[in-house]
Amino acid sequence: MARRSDHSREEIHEMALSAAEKIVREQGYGGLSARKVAGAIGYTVGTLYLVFDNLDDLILQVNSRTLDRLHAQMLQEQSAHAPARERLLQLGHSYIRFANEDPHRWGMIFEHRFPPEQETPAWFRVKVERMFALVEARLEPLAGEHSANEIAQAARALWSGVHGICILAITDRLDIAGVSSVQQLTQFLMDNFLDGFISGCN
Amino acid sequence: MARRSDHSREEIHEMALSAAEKIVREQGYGGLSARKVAGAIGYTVGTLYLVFDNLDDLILQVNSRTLDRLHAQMLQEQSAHAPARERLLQLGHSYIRFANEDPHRWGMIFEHRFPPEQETPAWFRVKVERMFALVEARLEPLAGEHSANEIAQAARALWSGVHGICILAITDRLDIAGVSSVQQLTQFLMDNFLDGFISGCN
DNA sequence: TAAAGTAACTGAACATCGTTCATAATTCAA
DNA sequence: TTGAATTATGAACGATGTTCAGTTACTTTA
Repeated sequence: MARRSDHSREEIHEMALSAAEKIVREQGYGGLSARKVAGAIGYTVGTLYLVFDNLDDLILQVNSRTLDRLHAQMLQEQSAHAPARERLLQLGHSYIRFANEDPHRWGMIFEHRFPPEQETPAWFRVKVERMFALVEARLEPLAGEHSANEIAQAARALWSGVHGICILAITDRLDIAGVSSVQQLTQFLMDNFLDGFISGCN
Repeated sequence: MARRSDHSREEIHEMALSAAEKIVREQGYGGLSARKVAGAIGYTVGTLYLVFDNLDDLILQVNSRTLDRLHAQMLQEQSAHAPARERLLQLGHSYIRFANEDPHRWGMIFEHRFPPEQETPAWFRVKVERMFALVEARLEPLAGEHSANEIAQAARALWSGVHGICILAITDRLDIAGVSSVQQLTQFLMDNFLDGFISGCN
């Protein structure tokens, strides 16, 4: 048996999350199991339940970290002095690149369902909002006469679109292959949408 | 024991699919199990495996029928003599209404993953293509100078966008409630995209 | 009518899953 | 040194998908 001072609670917690991330990256959501995680960190199942409420809890925390990494990468890959429209496109490309580099971990954010009628945790909503905010911020300087409400709508519509392309492409529902095609399609969507939204040539 | 002439293979096949659809509608993808389906039609698990290769096979066939119903509904709800742009919007609204009326059955199309590295069945691709074709057909009269390839791209970009809104809304990732809000957001996306795509005010 | 043959169906068995909890092992305090 | 507190274990439970030897029901043959 591992000695009780080998690892603190916090260390086990961290080790389990890392191990889970590795398993998901390599084997996907379906390949994740409590016993696998426990085995990977040299403990048994029981120990996992001292540190997490249950598997859902563990998955939720993995997803939380994935959302954090995604947000960080989207921020980091922004070129600070580029025009807003270009930065908007960069956000889309970052998103797609992230999803493509680790499709299983990205996918688990959307594959995992919260237990029946236990509503989405507040912090999860916050992290999603945070992403929309990123889009809104780039949209604002382009929006001209549009109201704040319209900008919020535009961010959600546009970003759902990017997400839609991404998820259909990755789960092989679109008939396109390769990151560049996906990014091309995304650019196509964004270009036309922004042309319509900005100039309002109506 | 059920007598061997009680039901033909085909009847059992049909009964199982119907029972599975009911279970999925009421309890979602996660609530589906071989024993539940078998129990619901008055047979045991073993019998199910005389009629289906495995659960994946059964799920795939349920999804196939869902795609058929979706396609039929989208076709049926088109008003034949409306302008192309309006019919395009109708397609979007049909899609959202369908997803909203039976979210679990619609959702299973996208939740279910094909077993590792067994690629998407050809007939599945066909049924997805069939849907894009519907969009392309409405897009064509609006497309002006755009090439066939650009129309195909537009259909995929636009429809991925509609799907993205739909899936994020239904899985509670957008902060909007109710069908009408979702349809409003979809209209917003389509309007701006089409403004950009059609007039090409560039 | 009796026996043999065939098709239909069963359900116990296997490995794996999430989850629990009495028990054992280890450390700490007195 | 001893007793209390902490920490980890792993067997157990009820699910899951899947298989397949065995039983039952029906059909054909003699």
